[in-house]
Amino acid sequence: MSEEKETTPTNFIRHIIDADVKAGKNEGRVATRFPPEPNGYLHIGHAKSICLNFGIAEDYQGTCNLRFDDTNPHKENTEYIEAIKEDVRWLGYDWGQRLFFSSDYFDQLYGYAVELIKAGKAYVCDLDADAIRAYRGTLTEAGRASPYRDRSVEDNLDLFARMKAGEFEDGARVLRARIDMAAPNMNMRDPTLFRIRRGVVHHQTGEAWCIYPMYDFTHPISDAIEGITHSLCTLEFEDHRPLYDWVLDNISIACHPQQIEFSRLNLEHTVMSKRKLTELVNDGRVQGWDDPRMPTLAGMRRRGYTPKSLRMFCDRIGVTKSDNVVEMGVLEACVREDLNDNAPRRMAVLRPLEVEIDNYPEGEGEVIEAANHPQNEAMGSRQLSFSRRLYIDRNDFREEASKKFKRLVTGGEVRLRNAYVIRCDEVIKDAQGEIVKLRCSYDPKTLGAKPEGRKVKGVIHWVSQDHALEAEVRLFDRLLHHPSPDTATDGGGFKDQINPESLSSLRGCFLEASLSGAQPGEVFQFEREGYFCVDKDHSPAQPVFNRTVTLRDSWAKIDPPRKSQ
RNA sequence: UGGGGCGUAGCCAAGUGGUUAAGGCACCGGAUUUUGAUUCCGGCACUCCCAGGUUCGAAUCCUGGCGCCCCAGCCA
Repeated sequence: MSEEKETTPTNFIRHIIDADVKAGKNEGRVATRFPPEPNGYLHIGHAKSICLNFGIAEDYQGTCNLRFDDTNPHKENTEYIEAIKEDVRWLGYDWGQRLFFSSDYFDQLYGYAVELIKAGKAYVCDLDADAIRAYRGTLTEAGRASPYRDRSVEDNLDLFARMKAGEFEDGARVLRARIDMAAPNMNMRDPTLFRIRRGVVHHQTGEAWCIYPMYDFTHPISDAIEGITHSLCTLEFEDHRPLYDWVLDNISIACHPQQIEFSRLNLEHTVMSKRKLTELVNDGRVQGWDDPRMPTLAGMRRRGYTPKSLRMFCDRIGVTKSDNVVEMGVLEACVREDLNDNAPRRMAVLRPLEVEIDNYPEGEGEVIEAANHPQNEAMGSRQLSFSRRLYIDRNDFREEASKKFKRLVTGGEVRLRNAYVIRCDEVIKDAQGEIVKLRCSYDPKTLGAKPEGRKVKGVIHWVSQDHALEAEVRLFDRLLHHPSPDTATDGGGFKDQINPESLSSLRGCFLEASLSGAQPGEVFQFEREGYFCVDKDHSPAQPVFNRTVTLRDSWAKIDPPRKSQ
């Protein structure tokens, strides 16, 4: 019952902020922002950024804005906006009144572009996309000046106004910064600032605009307008920082946030790019953004991951600038830790094997009180029905086995969890030799008491046949075979790595009756099996549970599961 | 010598010239256990990419290598 909340470990960004606060920079104020583009669902990598930005705001008595970076109406929509808001809230963060859109600043962005033009620092370029690319040069050769680079301020002002007025077709012209075509940093070779997108309806601004600003122009200005002090982003934007600074240094805005870059999260056996996740969804390789195998927050929520476990994970992985691939084990340890404390215990038999207790009176039964948590009495108890006919798990019986196998064997005894010790007297098989039923006997003196004169090592779970609820239980495995599918050397892309057995659905599972009122989202520990949550497909008539994660299983190391699932 | 970044255990990660080189995950023992769970206790880097150098003293400073990542969208 770990009540102590984990304190967020420090990192290089916090060191920088500490120094800034101490030096009185920004009057000691700290303001961050989380700036998703609404073109997909949030994933665990975004959670890292959310926890960083909102976490810093909390710890420094600062603020963190939620800002939708919505400058590309082509790819964005309101479904994503709503999903992102829900995910941030679910993770446990509150942006209060500080919800913004880059599109809120379109007028100002246009105005700053005009400033740049007037200062001779931006120009309208008539080159098409291919030509711009050709003029840009390569990584090792300088670019050449566009023929339109030296247009007069008047012409540029006129043309830019007409771009805005919708006089030109998509792609006909762009507004470019006038910086340095020979810069070793490609981002400084006269980057595009505005492009024409006519006839698209923007989810926020409708048809008000037919020119849209680019990220490199929008982001620094949006940050500055909001008074952000520390603009945290991932490493691939490091090369953009000179441009971020250039924009703010060349317009009439006083605020100049500091951009600091950290490395993105990579998780073993999954992919973290929105493009690839979108592909999985669109190709039907998964059942949607909230498929429990997806590393999306929606998927993980459906799978049974808790907000606390994700926050704990983000604390544990740290924030640095080094490339990293985090093992799934870290994530799993986080959910187990949270759920071990907080998930009520239940019994469920996933691969049922019939047991009949011959010396238990036919037609009778009893009710047994069982604790909801072995270490936490405050979690109360529930009632279990015991009777002559039970189910146990097929994996908990072997006709013969070595001493290491502590479960039920022919002629051997085992403890039924919360109930009696039983002995297996006879194994009944069908014509194919398949075990269909076990005839057992029980020791009536072993309810809540140790058996006399012998030791019974094993404990297995069970449910009463007459009282059980039939259910579907879904088990999940890694989505992709390779630990880092992006760097898999063999063959093509990450899709070659897809694990066709990542989802297995077990039907005809039996649950203890107390689970009948379970609601979607509720999480339980099915003893000896793992943590399971009620799926959104669930109904009382057709229960569906998802396995969030198994329990740690040291037996599996001794006796590795043989494709048995 | 195109530019930018990174290199501490199997994985993540502290460390900022003097510490026995934190911590977590994983792993390996062992104790307790009506969950092979939990909990507890113990182990797990004579060495920090490599090679030189500076220094009484280097993971930390200097020099030279090596390896990996990012950048040539009118995406973000």
